[in-house]
Amino acid sequence: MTTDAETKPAESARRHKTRERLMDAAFEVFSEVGIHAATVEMIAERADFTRGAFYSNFDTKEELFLALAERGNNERLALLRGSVANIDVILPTLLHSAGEKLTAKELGPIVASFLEQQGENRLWFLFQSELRLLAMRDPEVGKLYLEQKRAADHEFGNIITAAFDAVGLAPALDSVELANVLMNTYEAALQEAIMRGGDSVQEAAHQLFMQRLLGLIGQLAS
Amino acid sequence: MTTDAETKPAESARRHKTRERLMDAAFEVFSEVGIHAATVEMIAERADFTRGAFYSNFDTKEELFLALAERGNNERLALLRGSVANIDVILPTLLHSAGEKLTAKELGPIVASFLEQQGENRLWFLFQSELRLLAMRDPEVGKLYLEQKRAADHEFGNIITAAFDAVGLAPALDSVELANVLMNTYEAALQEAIMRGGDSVQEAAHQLFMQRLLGLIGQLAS
DNA sequence: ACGTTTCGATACACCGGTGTATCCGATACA
DNA sequence: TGTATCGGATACACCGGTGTATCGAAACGT
Repeated sequence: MTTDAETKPAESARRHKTRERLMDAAFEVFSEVGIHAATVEMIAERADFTRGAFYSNFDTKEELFLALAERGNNERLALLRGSVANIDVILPTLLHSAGEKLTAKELGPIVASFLEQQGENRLWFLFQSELRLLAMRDPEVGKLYLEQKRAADHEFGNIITAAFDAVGLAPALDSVELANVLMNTYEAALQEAIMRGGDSVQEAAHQLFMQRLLGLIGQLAS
Repeated sequence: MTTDAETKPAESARRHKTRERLMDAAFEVFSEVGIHAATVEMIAERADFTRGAFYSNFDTKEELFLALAERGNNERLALLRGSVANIDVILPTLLHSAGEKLTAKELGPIVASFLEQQGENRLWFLFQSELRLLAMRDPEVGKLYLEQKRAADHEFGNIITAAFDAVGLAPALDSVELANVLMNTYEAALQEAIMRGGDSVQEAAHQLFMQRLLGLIGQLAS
């Protein structure tokens, strides 16, 4: 206790590595079979460790799951924030077919590109679904989830606003609400694509998403 | 084997009753804690039986879950079909503020009323979420789920079409896609309401749904 | 090179849930 | 009323996963 700052033992590099490996493995296992079906053994084994390593690093499966949820969302959020930061250079590329009015034709790819950028979507979405379920049952987790969601919605709203701006349109009332609807629609498409199976789930989801977006706007704008 | 029709032993009334009780109990338990966390004991106990009764009526937990999914979806679909059948008498009530153009103000309550009509939404939605997760992992279940969804989407599309018709608007291209987006939006609202907790989840979800719908249409129509 | 510490492996005791084999009471039918 | 059958209760053997206590080896400082 020479200094106050070293209350944390500043985990060794070695320990940190195995923690990471365990978390990566856990992410896969959780995504594939769910929290409950996942066993400590499965996780340890996939990381090429034994259960001993697990219990040396985490107290419970649930703790690991939550740590994982937080890590994942931080990564995701960082990605989104990065996009917002240099939105000026990203958007023009996506708006090459710059019409005077922002229609689904433009809006779709923009939204999709930001929603699709986060790595392997299938596993992440499965994990996310698992988390959501937990969040609906456990108020503690629910609170956490909603906070994270709030942050993500905000960033996504910024992107939407920027997109409208770029074509000289008033962003109008609430871009966050719009962002929400778009994300829901995309996620539903992703879900359906996953169920249909086959490879390139990503692409299938993209198709479905665009289709619904067009249908939606076609209906309401007529 | 006197007749072909009696391959089914035509389960006794008594047996049927306990099966129903077990299914009702299972629905609650599954919804509350999930498929995996649910134990046969919990289910039997809630139905005021012992595990013996369960194993006498079902082979596995999973079998029961799927039976439950099918029963639920049939009920839900029947409800929806009923609505479609006498849509002419239902719609006018909801369209009392009959404008010349169908806007969110009219569309929202209509959609909401049909989505909300299916009993206790919280439990059903939790159950549904559980089923979805299963459907994304098990191709067999996935196929089943998509078929059920397809049917529901179709009926819901009919309702949307009727609503547009009622105010003398061309239903335009694809009402099923629109139905899809609306359902997704509503379900996301319901999900959020559940996480926020508090009673009258129904009402909270309704609020959120209308809010997003208005935001959405406001954005795109401007 | 040597002692120390840290980290993961191994072994074991424990528990909860499953599924089955058997039993007993109620109901139906003559 | 007596008998056969059906349906659910009870008891038990079994297994998979958990968590802990102990051990051994590799990394680190000196």
